[in-house]
Amino acid sequence: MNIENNKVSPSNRVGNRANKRASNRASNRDAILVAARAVFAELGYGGATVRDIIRRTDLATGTFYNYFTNKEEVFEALSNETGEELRALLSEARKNAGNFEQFIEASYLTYFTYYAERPETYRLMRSNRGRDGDNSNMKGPQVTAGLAEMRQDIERAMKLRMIPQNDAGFLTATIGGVAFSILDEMMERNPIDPHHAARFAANLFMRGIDGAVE
Amino acid sequence: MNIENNKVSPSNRVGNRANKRASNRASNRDAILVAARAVFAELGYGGATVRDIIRRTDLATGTFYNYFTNKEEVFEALSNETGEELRALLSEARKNAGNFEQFIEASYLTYFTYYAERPETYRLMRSNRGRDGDNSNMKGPQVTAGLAEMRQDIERAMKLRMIPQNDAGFLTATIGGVAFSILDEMMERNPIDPHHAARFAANLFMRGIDGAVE
Amino acid sequence: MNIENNKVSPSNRVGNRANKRASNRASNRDAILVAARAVFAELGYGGATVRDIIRRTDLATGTFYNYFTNKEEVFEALSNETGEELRALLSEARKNAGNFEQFIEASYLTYFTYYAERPETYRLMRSNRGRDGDNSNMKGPQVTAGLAEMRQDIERAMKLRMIPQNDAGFLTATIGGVAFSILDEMMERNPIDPHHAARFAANLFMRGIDGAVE
Amino acid sequence: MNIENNKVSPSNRVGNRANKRASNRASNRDAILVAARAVFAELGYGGATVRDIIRRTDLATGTFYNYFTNKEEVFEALSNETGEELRALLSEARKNAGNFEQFIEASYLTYFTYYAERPETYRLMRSNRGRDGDNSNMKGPQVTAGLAEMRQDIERAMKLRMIPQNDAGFLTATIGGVAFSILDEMMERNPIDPHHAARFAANLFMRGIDGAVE
DNA sequence: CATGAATGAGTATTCATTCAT
DNA sequence: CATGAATGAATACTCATTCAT
Repeated sequence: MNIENNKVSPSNRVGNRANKRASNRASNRDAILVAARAVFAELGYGGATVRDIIRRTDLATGTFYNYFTNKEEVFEALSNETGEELRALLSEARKNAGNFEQFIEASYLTYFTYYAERPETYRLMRSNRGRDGDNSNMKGPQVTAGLAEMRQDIERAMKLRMIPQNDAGFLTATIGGVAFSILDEMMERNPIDPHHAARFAANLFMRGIDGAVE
Repeated sequence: MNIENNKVSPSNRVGNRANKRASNRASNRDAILVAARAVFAELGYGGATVRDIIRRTDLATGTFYNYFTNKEEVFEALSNETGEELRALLSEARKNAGNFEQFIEASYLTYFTYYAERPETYRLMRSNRGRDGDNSNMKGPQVTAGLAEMRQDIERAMKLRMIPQNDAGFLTATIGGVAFSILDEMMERNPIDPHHAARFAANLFMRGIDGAVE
Repeated sequence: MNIENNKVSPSNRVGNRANKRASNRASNRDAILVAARAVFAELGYGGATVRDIIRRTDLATGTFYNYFTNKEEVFEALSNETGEELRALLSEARKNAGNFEQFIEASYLTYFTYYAERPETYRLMRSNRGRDGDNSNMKGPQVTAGLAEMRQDIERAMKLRMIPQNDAGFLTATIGGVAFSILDEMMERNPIDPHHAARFAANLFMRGIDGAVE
Repeated sequence: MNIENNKVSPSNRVGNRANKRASNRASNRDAILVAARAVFAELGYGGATVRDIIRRTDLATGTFYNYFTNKEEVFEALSNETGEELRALLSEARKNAGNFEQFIEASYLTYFTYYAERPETYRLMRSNRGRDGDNSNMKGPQVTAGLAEMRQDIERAMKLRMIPQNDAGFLTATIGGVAFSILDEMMERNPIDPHHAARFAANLFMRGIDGAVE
């Protein structure tokens, strides 16, 4: 028998299948999501197949289609999950911010901490960029939404004269770009230090390289 | 005639083949590259297939394999082409820079202008990020190389006290992140204005949001 | 309708599909084996393709891969089937042999009769010899195993002084070689006469050309 | 550049090509035969491709077709070469045989010695058996011809009462079968001893296991 | 005659998706 | 709802063969 071909003969599985079925019955959807997150993180969105996902599950092929219509849809669900968690955390962080700079630093810190604690989700998110055919927006809906909120915050801050008048679109883009690139750099370091990263990002954003003193 | 057995006898083809052979001989590789660029831009790297590429060509399937061994290799060739052009332009731009700020602005301007003038190449480059399995480095070799050079420039500038001592890794990442995000934002605007984008990016990088005045 | 785009909508197929599924479910593997035997017999192992096999079936391409992973594997299954049948028959025949000569003749007779009754299997077996890359052992595992058993029998007979001391390796090889060559000659005759062939082979082996009297 | 893809760029070859061309001009056919023998021995007939053959040569693809029309034809040429050499040696050996038994032993000795001295040719010959589609005669034309001659010799011997009347077809087949199987066994031994093999084969053929005393 | 780029039919294999049970 | 065998379009890649040079 082949090592790679880790099919389990049907009869072997019957025993634990019964249990699994009972316990999962309400949560097959979750089982699929968990498997999918791992698979996307490992293989990337493009490289992953629906078969890879269900293989990591005790479920049958067809069952997948009772919950999702295709790979895209699972990915979306996963993204939304992340997006909602992140959005909630971010809006929580904002509440406690006294001024714009604190608001920015808190946002970065929340964002960096979130992924520092969830490396698999980090890899999942990375596997998003450049999805087949979805070239128009490489960021995924939840990122787009998050940045839209950010833009409103920035425009409000400008209106309230908390920060100088400026190109809000570019500023928003910059926040996102800095967040992505610093995140990538941070995740490759050891130890991973979200506080350092957040301070750097916020300082740089607020004062440029002069402010980003170590 | 039988549909399944639709072999075409060699002699049937001679007429138009003669021309094709003569005219393409030296430029089939180019024809493939041109087609590949368009296909990648349209479908993304992951979504594109070798068949898609040759279909956009009047070459036969096998001809593709006379020039490249797979999709990856065409992509690499395309990337290298872009990377080399860009590197040449950037090093040219640097020569004329009087100080660090001018160096940064010139770099951004060169980069933004390059893609502003080559929208298809821009879309091609975007389709790079997140290549299957190549999760470890989403940026492609030429971007990595470009950033490595940039990092050396930054470290040199820090050593010469042209800029404050700082976290060179984060600074380099930031330059890249800002470049990507501003580029994306710029390309969606109409008209596309590389000068504005470069000034914004350079100002922000040098002085933070205070400096990034419109 | 377009020839290239001849997708059949699923619903079109339901009618005859239902039957096929029900009737074949347990026997698709068999259907493939039957087809494979015929194809190998006709085209030889090297000349046969997986497509040839499934084409002889009313199954879909992919179905083949639900049962076997490639051509090699079907062939092995077929060979083992033959090998096991033959081994069983041979060991049965041996039991009834009173002395070494009877043992040899019974073996030959069993062997010749087996193929005389299964001409297609005979052609299948012939298509084995000289499999690509498997140059080291042209005989296939089951033949090798059969000859190994035979060798033990010979060595035992020599130890018991039932036959003269001799080069057991050469003797075993000879039994195989005589079996093959006489089988080939026998199968080309009409009528096919396994008894005559077995008597000839056994006599020759026991007494040389003097013994092999007609 | 790829290690596996050991194409040599055209310009690199120009130098030695000129020489090669001059020296080979009359013997390209031979160069192909030499390469083909090695390739068939290594990959087996089925596994070898025309490309494999010419790749082992300094010649261009198309040149192959100036000398042979396909793989089959080279193989045939190679076989005939061997067949003719062998036939010549055998008829030489026969001349010196005083009686039938000496004739048989001399034949075996010649045959075994021939392959003992040409292991590559031996492997080539083995790669013959079971050629695609050529199931009807697994032995190749030269073997068939050799055996036909042998059959005439046997029939003549029977007519002259040098040996008992018998089934000439079976006897001839037996000679071939014993030759093949003893050859295979002999080639796996170390040292390879054609004299021992020939004596064994001849004795066995003449007197059966009683005669085949060590 | 030699060359080697071009050809395109052919092969193995994968995988999303359906559907009878 | 769950199952998983069946499906067949689609893909990457090979290779014998042709033919303009």
